[in-house]
This record gives sequence, structure tokens and C-alpha cells, in this order.
Amino acid sequence: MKRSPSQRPAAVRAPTLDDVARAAGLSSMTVSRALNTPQQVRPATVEKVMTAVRATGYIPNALAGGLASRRSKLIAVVVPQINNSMFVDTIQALSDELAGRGYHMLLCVSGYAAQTEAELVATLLSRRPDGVVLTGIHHSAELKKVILNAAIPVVEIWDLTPTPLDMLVGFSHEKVGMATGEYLWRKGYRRPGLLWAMDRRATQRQQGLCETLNNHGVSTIPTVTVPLPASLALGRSGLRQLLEEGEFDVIVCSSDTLAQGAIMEAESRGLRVPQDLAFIGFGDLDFAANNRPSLTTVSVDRHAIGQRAATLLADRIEGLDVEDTLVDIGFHLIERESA
Amino acid sequence: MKRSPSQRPAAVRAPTLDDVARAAGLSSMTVSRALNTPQQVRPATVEKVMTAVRATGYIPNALAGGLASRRSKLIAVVVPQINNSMFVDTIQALSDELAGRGYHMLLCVSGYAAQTEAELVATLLSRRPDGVVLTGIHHSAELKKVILNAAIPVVEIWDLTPTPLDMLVGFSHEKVGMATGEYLWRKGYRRPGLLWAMDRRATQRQQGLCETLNNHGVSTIPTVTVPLPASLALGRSGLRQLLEEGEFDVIVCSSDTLAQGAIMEAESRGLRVPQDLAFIGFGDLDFAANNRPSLTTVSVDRHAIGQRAATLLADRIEGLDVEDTLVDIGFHLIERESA
DNA sequence: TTGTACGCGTTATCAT
DNA sequence: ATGATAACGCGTACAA
Repeated sequence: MKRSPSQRPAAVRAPTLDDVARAAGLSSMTVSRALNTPQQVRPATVEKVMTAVRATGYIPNALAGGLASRRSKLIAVVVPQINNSMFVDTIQALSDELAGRGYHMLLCVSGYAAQTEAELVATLLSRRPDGVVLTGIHHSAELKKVILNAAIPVVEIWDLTPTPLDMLVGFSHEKVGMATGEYLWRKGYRRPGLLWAMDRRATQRQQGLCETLNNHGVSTIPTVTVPLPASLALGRSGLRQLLEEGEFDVIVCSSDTLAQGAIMEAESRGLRVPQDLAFIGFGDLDFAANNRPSLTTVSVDRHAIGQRAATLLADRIEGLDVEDTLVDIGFHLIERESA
Repeated sequence: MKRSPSQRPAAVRAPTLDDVARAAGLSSMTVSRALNTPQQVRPATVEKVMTAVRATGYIPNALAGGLASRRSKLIAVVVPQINNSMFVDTIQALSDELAGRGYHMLLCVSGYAAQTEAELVATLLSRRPDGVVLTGIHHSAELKKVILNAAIPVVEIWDLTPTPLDMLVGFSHEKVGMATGEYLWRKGYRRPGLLWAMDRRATQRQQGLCETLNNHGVSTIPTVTVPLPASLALGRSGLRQLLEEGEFDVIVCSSDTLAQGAIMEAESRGLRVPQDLAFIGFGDLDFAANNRPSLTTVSVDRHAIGQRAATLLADRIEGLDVEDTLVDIGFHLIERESA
């Protein structure tokens, strides 16, 4: 009754810690502690605070909290695409793990352009995230400078390098290519054709593959490249184009999606898979195991990449011991029916 | 040379507006304006500021900015799952559109549990987002209270109701079910079986479908329900289970993924599609058009949902006129080979 | 066009 | 265990 009589200022602006403190008859600092570190506050006091919180409908202001504490509980994640069958599982795992540890995920799409990525990261850093997840290991000099200058924990994912910016969870695309090449040679394939998307990591797999095949004496490897994002339609049209350029016993595809499209095209042409033409993919998507013929492909634990990345980041942020900051998650070539 | 000689305080803590101001010989307020509203500042001054920004490596602090301005340029997005072929395109569109308008996306996964959603939104609101995107229209009373109390712009997506919390972009799942039922009846199918995932929106489609078929005298509709998330394997096993329960001329699936799995199972049993058994899906995923037989399904503009939602939100936040706050994005039943 | 004073809501720090 | 005070870095409002 002492304040302005008929006004309800709490209705127009969100209740603050001070409002809760007033309602509970405590100082705002005690309320803050009751909410963040209840073990430092007498149980009865915590009780009073919780009651006041419910009464006022208080929701903490993380902007103010982050400003004062210099910890935002925010993780910035940059991916080339969201709607990519490969990355999306990693993102999901990241999100789950981060949420479990009290972090929120700021998700950004770079779109396969290094320049864009640099600008994106700069704006993301303005949010003062506690950590950053970057896809890939090829970044502009500008981005590296900004990130290192910010001295913020970083995890690069989906690739491997002995010299990451900070931490890394990935695998060697070159080795994937080499393993694929060895496998095809061993199975007796001698006239491979490539159906390939034009992203950086796919190119690395291509290099490993071609090197290996070259070493075995397979020197000419006709290749059709397709733009991103890969699709079944591109797989179909890509195979058509490839078949005009020569004869093959196996088609190596840079992704399961392209392989699936190519197989569809092959079958509609009456080609038997793998007798007339074999196919091998990359990714081990859901349909690879279920398709008929099932798809020989390379499996990567996409979920584990996200989970490990989140764990590394959270551990590092929270000052825990982080033993391996460079994690090779590996891969498996899965032999199935298509090759 | 006037300051402490050999110290570089800027290296230990991030440069602030004041640091830039000092370097440029201006007040921090002028620097702030040069960065946010350059048209209010003399071009030569802007130039000086930009030079100082580059020299100091200044990155704005959006926490402080948001606290002071009460606008965070942050949009919170809540989806049941990220790695869902349907939602992921919407998320991508949301992200693209929001980024284009200067917003960042805070992405959270609720996991199909209303209780979880309520808690998630409460923690999200602590970030003081300028807007919120919620998937679906069924929310706990708690969540509604919190959202309405926060008086924050909200867009519900992927569903339709005459009484949204605030704004809405979606379509009627019941009508999808009805349209599917009418189509099947018209095509002469009389013994349908359902292969259905157990989420809320799928259930609505089921109601529309069953009602319509009932009205046509088709009263018993055997149904096999499968857990989320849908997968090809669940489609296959679901069909096996269904075929033990009776004879059918068409299998209606709650998603294209289930339909694809079921078709795989049918074909491996030597059933001809659609002559022996027809299939209809929902979603119009990439493979629906490319598969052989191609899949009759319901197409929804997933991209448009995300884009419209982002536009509505941004317009509303920026005080622009928002004419339609309740957008029915519609759907198309696409007749192909499978049914 | 530029500058000054102050508040945004919280946490760190020190005191009690 | 609790409180008082001072940042945290920026934008609003007003003055010049």
C-alpha cells in the first residue's frame, strides 16, 4: 500500500530478481544464489525463494546473467547445410548432449562458402558463446584469426587434420577413399566411374580413391560431377551422363543419395545390380541396409561425432580434464549386395 | 605512449565500444551509432570508426546490447525432432530467412513430450528471444501461460487451428486425411490397412481418413502403429505385421518413409505394386517422385512453412503490418504409380 | 552530428 | 548464510 496505489508495473515489464527478492523479503543476491547454487543457501530460504519465483512468474534474464558472469551457456554451431542427411544426425546428437548439460544451441548455416563462414562466425561471436562447433577444417585466414583471438573453445567436426584450431572430432576422408579403392580392386572391379558431388570433403575422398586405383594401374577414371545438394534426381541424371562417356563395371558415388538415384536409373534401364553394374556409396543412410539390392557403403557414426563434440566442448568449458582433443571417430566399409 | 607502457590489456579482455571510441578519438555513443545506424553519422566519422574497429578487432557484445535495447535479435525454435525429413526442410528455410533479416536461431528439441516442451520454452525465454516458433498447436497449460505472460510474438507451425496462441503457419491434417480417403474411395480401394506412427498430427490425419472411409461404408480399418521415429525398417516390419492380420488392397502410411519401407517389404515378397497391393504415403520426400513405382503421396510445402513463419515473426517484431497471421499453407495429393 | 548520464538485470567480490 | 556494492558493455533519452 505504500507504493503507487493502483499501478501494476510488474505486468508491463518482466519481473526481475529484485521483484522476487522483494516478494521473498530477501536481497536479490540471495535469490540469485538460491537459483544458481542452492547448496550455498539454507533450505528454508530456498523454499521462500521458490515460492516467490512462482508467485511473480519470474524468468531469469540470461542476457544480464551472461553479461555479468561472462558465461553464456550458449554454443554456436556452424554447418554447411541443415537438410543434409549426414549432418542432421550430428546436429541432433549435439543438441541432445548440449541440452543435457544445460547449454543452448545457436545454429547457423554457412552454405559451403568460406567467406560466408567467416562473416557468420563473427556475428555469432557477438553472442559471446562459450564454445563453437565448426564443420570441416578449411577456414579462411580471417576466421582463424578471429576465433583464435577470441580464445574460445572450438571443435571442428567431420574431418581430420593433425593441426586443428583447437579440438576436433572427425575421420579421414582420404582414408575412406583409399579403403574404397582397395575394396573395389580386391573385388575385381577394373573399370570404375565416379559420380561425385563437389564439396571439399568429397574431393578428399576422391583423391584417396584415385590414388589407390592408380597405384593398382587403373589410370583413367571417368568422373561426372554434380552440384550440391545431392539428390536422387542428380543421381539419375548423373548416371545417364556417365553411361554416355564409357563402359563401367562399378560406379562409385560420393553419397548414398547419389548412389540410390543412380541405382534407380540403372534398374529402369534394365541393368542388373551388381552383375551388370555395381554401385558403392558413402554414408550408410537408412535405406542402404534396407534397399534391394542393399547398398555397399561406408558407415560413419554421425551421432557419435555430435555427442563427442558436445562432450569435449562442455568438459573444456567447465574446466574438466579433456584427455583426447583430437578424436578420430573412424569409419567402416560395409559390404552388402550392390558391390 | 601516455598509457601504461608495455601492457596490452586488450589482449586479455575483449575490446569494448569504449576501446574503439578511444582509438578513434570519439565517444562510445558515436561508435555505437556508426555501427548500428550509420546514416545518423557523418561518413568521415564512420570511416574513422571502421578503421578503429579493424585496428582493435572489436566484436560487439550482443548480450550487453540486448540487455540495453531489450531486443535480442534471437528467435527460439522448438521442434519435436531435428533429424526428421519433414521438419528439417522447414528448419533450413527458417534459418535462411531469419539470417537474411539479421536474426539468429536458437534451436531446441522437445522430443514429442508436452511437459518437456514447457520446460524448454521456459529456459528459452530466459534468453529473451524476440520471437518463438513452436511446432504444433497442442501445448501444456503451463506453456501457454508462460508464453502469453511473456507477451512475445509466437508462430505455431505444421498444424492448423482457429485459435492459435498468436500467429500460425500450417495446414489441416484432418483435411489431408479426408482428401486421402476420398481419393482412395474414388480409385476403388475398399480394403485399406493403416501403417501409422504415433504422433499427434498423424493421429489427426488418421481421424480424417477413417471418418471419410466410414462415411463411404468402410468400417473396419486394421491398423498397425509404430513408434517414432519412423524408419524403413519399421515400414517393413509394420507391413509384415499388417499382412498377418488380414487382406488389403491398399496400405495407407503416415509417412513416405514408412511407405518406402513397406513397399520394399512388399516387393521382396513378390507382391506387385500397385496391382497386388497399393501404397500411399505422406510428405512427398525426394524419393517419392523418383522411386519405381513412384509413390502417390501428399505434398506439403515444408520450405514455405519455414519461410512464412520467419517472415511473419520478423515483420511483427519490426512493427510492420502483418496482414494474415493465420496462414493455411495447404497441401496437394499427388497421384503417381503406387496407388 | 556528437556527447553525457543513466539504466538494463544479473553476478563477483568483499563484508558481515 | 546473507547482504551491499560495484562492475559487465551497451543503448535510450536528452542535451549541446
